[in-house]
Amino acid sequence: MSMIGLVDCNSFYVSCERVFQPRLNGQAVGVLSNNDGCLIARSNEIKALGIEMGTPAFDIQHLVGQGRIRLLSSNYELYGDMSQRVQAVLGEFSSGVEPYSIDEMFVRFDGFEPGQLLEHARQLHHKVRQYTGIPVCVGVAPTRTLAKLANRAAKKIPAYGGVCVLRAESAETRALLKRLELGKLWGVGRRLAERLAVLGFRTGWDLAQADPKRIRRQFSVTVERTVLELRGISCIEMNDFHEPRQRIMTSRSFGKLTENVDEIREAIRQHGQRGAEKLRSQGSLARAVLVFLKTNPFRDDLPQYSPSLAVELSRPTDDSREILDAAGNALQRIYRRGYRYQKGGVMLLDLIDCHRQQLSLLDTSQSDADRQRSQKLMATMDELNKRMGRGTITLGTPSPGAAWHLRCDNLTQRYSTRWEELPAARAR
DNA sequence: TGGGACTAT
DNA sequence: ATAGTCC
Repeated sequence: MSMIGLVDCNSFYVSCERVFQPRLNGQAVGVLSNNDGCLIARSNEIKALGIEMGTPAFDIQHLVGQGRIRLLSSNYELYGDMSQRVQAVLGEFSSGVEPYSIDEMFVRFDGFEPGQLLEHARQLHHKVRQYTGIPVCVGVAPTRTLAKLANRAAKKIPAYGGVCVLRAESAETRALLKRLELGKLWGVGRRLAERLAVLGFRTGWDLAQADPKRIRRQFSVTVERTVLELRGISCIEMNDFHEPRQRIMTSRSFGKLTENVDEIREAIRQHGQRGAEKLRSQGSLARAVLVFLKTNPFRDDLPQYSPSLAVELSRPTDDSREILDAAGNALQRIYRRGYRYQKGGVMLLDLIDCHRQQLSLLDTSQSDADRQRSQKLMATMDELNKRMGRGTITLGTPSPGAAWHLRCDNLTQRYSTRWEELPAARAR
């Protein structure tokens, strides 16, 4: 019987910071999202203060002033590297590791006796901590949905000691499902939980008893799959991590609300270039570009407008210039005066593999020489930006004091990926 | 008051 | 085109 483990790193971003700054142990520490916007990782001490996930930074700034909490900007280079280290350790305990997010990985366990598996999972739990310094919880079950449940139990119920192995149809699984509010179940959000509650489904157990066919009719195939998974029938597969993305989005809040079209155009151009870089690094071509804008939905005193428009490219391309042209075009068509915009971004859509050359055989709009010139130029830009830092070469000149720069006031060092930022050890 | 990929409607 | 899901 094949089993699936979910390994979830505890307070991941905070834990990464603590590996290199042990003095943060025992302190109330939080890590903020990009742009220092809201709280996305909390130490237990900060949870104990009753500060919720997603709290806007400005709501808790006063506690920083009082010295009661520490807030750090997010350091994705550090977290990404630590995540890979955790994955490397997992690889020694599993026949297959599937990263699900930066701090969660599914791992396959094949050919274990039930008794062995618990011991194996406990070893994995211990070794990840020992080798990487990152504390994790481990949940194991026959399906990913139940592994999520097991992981939650491992995290919340101290008696499990951070490791919980569940079998389908066991009394233990049933007890946990009965205690699980539907909104906390993987794949069921607040809205869906409300709709299910109307029909009398309140707990995970209720949903596990539902008729899958009926659920499919009244909701969707994804909810039907959840029902089957709750019963121990595995039917949710992970997207292979190595598969190229099917769409690429680059977006950011403008540092302040703005209606200045020049400022917005500059931000959109920036996103278009960044998106094109991502596109080339995964070896894809885009056939369409979508631009979106958004006003601040929390400002109900202001008029709201969230337009988006997709425009087709004349041919599949990864050339930043063609993508920027299309993006500029789309922006011009959706921009309306009289709104204060909060955020904007660019999505690259309908991606295809750049080696699928048969399209270009039919494409007479561009000669081979042109195409080669484009590729060479883009490759040179990418190489320089990679080596000398992002933004070394850009198309057009970004104004230095633009409103949409990234805010990150409390950024720590990239201890594990940059020679210049290695931590120093001193003898006492 | 985040950013990104995906799915559903 | 827009809204909702997850992290």
